[in-house]
Amino acid sequence: MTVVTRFAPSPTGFLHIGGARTALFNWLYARHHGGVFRLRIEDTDRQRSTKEAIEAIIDGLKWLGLNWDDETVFQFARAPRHVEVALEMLKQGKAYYCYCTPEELEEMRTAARAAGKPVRYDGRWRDRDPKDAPAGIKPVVRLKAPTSGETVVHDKVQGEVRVANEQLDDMVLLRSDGTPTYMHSVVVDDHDMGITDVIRGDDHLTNTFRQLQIYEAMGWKAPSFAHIPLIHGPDGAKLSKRHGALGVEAYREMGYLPEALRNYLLRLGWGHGDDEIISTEQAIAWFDLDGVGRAPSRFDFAKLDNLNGHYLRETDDARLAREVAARLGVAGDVAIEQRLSAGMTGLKARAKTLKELSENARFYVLKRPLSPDDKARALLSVDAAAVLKELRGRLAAAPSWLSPDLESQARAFAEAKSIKLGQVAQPVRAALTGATTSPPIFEVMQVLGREETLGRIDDAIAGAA
RNA sequence: GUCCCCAUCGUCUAGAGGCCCAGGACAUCACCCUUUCACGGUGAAGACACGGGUUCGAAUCCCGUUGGGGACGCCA
Repeated sequence: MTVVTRFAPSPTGFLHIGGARTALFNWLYARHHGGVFRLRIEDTDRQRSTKEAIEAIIDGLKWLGLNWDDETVFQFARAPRHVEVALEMLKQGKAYYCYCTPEELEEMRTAARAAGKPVRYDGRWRDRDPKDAPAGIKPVVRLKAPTSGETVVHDKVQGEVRVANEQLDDMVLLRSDGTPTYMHSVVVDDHDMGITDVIRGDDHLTNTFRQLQIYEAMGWKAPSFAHIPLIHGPDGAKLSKRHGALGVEAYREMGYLPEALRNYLLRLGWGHGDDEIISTEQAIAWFDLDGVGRAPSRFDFAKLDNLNGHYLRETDDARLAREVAARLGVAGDVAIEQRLSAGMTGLKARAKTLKELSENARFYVLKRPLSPDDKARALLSVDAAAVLKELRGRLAAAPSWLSPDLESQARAFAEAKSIKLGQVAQPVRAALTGATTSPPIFEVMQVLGREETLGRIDDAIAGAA
């Protein structure tokens, strides 16, 4: 049987990092088994669902490279089918009308909690004659769930988990306004969409027992389940939207590469021996649910940074130059993009994110004259200016403008003057970049070209005090 | 309160009874490389939550304790 997985976010916010990982695992599992990965937008909460959120989720998935198959299913549009199934259950005696008021239910809960009993609906309308229905109250439809025995989930990550049916109550299938509840819609949709494997956050584990009872009542074959642990924040507290969890677009803005985020998310809660850098091809070949751990893991930016740095260094210079140009507001400037691309070798070893890379690259984009920062200014003393002036003459006459040749020139110059190379290189760095740290300075000279280099040195000499 | 799940270095993990006085990666520290800062290289420090069992032998199995997490809605 072909594997069919799905990612089913509710569009009430952005695609947060936990959701992204759930989507990744579903995608990987489907691709690994040559199956189908589907997307279902659970937009049944009309109050909180927004068009912006739907777009953010779709953009996020696309950015991460998690392509889905078949058409996207919108849950709200399927409400009539959900109602139809609930009515069928009613007809078969698998469900019943309940006329309890919210106040009654609240009393029940308070009493149960006080008595140390499980908090659940007591089933008071379960076998009552509908003729007893109080006038003017619209009923909900509840599942007639088994009252004895136990329900068992054979979970691919959590193992066999069982719960006594007394712990579960008769859940609401249809609200008093006739709309289906989430719990019910999910089951009908997963069944109708032919989902074979439900992979989701383990906050849904206990929901699974109830959902299983719906499958049971309808005589449907249940999919297999895999509940993956949630991601926690660095402090161990849960990483939820309420606690500042970020959407993937925030990671994008911070300058993380999708391939780095994918690799990071994969390794969070999943392992394949000692492998750390895992390409998408390898991930598809290796991914399996039994490699998924059962304990929640903490999100660690330091490791993400490290991974991102690695992928940054592997990324094509031209692509990086375009990203940087866009971030520095000079997108489309061909000359500048070429300069950035040429400077990428030295630049990309020094950055963890595109944001950092862009900041470090800014000096390549700046127009003369530069405004050196305080530390650079301190380097540009009158003495240093004298050194620069002499060096400038030598450079102006240099037969080659290639980095190794420029370095030879500078070394010969330093030697002739009996000073250390650093005493030459640092003022040049300050002059060319306006900072005290930068890529190798002779590489910078080559990338900047003779004219720009000499111009910046002249500016520095003129500005020295 | 009731039920369910979890527990190896600071973090992510390897480990499915002897290969483990526990391996890798990130982070940290030191050294090397070096014109700066990085990258890279070498090395150091760093964990089986606790207590009982079972066994010739336990990080691995069982029980309990403690500590985390999740669920208990006419939200999803």
